[in-house]
Amino acid sequence: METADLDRLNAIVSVTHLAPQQALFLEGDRADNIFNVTAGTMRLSKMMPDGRRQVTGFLIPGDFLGVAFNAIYAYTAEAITLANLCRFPRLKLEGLLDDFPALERRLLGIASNELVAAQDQMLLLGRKSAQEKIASFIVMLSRRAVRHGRPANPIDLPMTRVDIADYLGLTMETVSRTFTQLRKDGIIALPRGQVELVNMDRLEELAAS
Amino acid sequence: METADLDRLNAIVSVTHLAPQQALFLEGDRADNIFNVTAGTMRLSKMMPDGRRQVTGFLIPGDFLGVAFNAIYAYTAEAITLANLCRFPRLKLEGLLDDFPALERRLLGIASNELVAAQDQMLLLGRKSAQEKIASFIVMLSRRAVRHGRPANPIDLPMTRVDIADYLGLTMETVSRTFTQLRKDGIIALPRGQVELVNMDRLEELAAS
DNA sequence: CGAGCGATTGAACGCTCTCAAAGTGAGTGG
DNA sequence: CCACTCACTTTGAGAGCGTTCAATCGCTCG
Repeated sequence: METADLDRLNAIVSVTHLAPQQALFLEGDRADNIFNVTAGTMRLSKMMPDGRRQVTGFLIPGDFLGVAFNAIYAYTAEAITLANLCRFPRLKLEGLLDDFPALERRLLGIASNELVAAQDQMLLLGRKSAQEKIASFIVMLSRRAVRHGRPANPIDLPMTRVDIADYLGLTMETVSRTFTQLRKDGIIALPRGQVELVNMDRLEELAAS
Repeated sequence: METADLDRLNAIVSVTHLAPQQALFLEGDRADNIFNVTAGTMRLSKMMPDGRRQVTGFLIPGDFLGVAFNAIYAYTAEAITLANLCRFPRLKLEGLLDDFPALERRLLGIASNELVAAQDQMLLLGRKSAQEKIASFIVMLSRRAVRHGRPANPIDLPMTRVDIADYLGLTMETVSRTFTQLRKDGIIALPRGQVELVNMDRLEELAAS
């Protein structure tokens, strides 16, 4: 991206800080902004009327939220840890898009990658066993850490067992039992707030795709 | 869209015909084209090494495939019925995008809508019961038919029970049993190759979101 | 009429859930 | 420094929903 573009982006951006568990926006809110995570971990989720919840993603620094060009947000976004975000007002951003097509191409690329991830998640939710889900989850976190320029191992787990369960379509108890089993099998270790990938090969076998 | 744009689109488009069960492209193929369904029903799916399959979507006339701007297709696309498609070579299309930003905006809108649908599907796969899944599926088909300018009722079901099972994260047997139960409860009727929504209100209650 | 494929139905099993209790660690106040 | 609280996690036991395995049905086509 060129300097001129960056300057105009900087002109419209503002910064947001969130405390743990604080909501950035709710499912159904008017989608007036696009955000970029600069620090912390965010949780995206959808809720059913009776309280059942599906977590659709966890975001780490570098990830975008609200890229979808719809009138309202399709999910709730909340901070898991302390978090910082850059806010881009949609109205002003759309003005920029007309002048800098590269920006729009970039957004399409982001949406495109999210779609691929969403399809992988459908396969996980629809067809994988609890053990395969947990193994896939750990491998995915490790690969993403590498993509974001962090070490592949160990991995931070700032989210609770309930969050993981709601992401993988399981219960908290099943998540806990499966972590314990993998630990007893010597495949992972579980220092507080982290996972250590002791046997990466075996973990990828268990992820089964 | 203006006439000039349409003319240039027409210049690069070609038409493809598919027989039932014929593949348009496979997961992992180089993503050289974007398609638009003009007739028939398509099935998008991902496969695990051991043969487990997740159907990620069913497409009807008016829907696009391959919009994602990645090097390779993330899923397999096959015809369920006889199908016709318009093919847009990506290389030539990208040339057009530079001249007609509206086209790119349109693609972003399509990807955006697909993302919303994908998140709904995650909620369904991760958190809904078999009955809720089937009810949601029927309601979704009916709403989509209306959006595409067709009657809301009855709905064609060109896909097999196995296809539906692989879409909803169930087995063929559970799909069959659940359809039968809804029929016995007087909520739907099942003429050959169709569903008739006898009690739409009750169906939407069962869909539970 | 017979073959074959998809759909339905039945019976038993098992993975995950539900309900319940106990364990662990961080933070707080005496 | 220690007891207490509270939230999160782990572990156990039993139940249930959906799966698995198997048989039958029904329609289409040769």
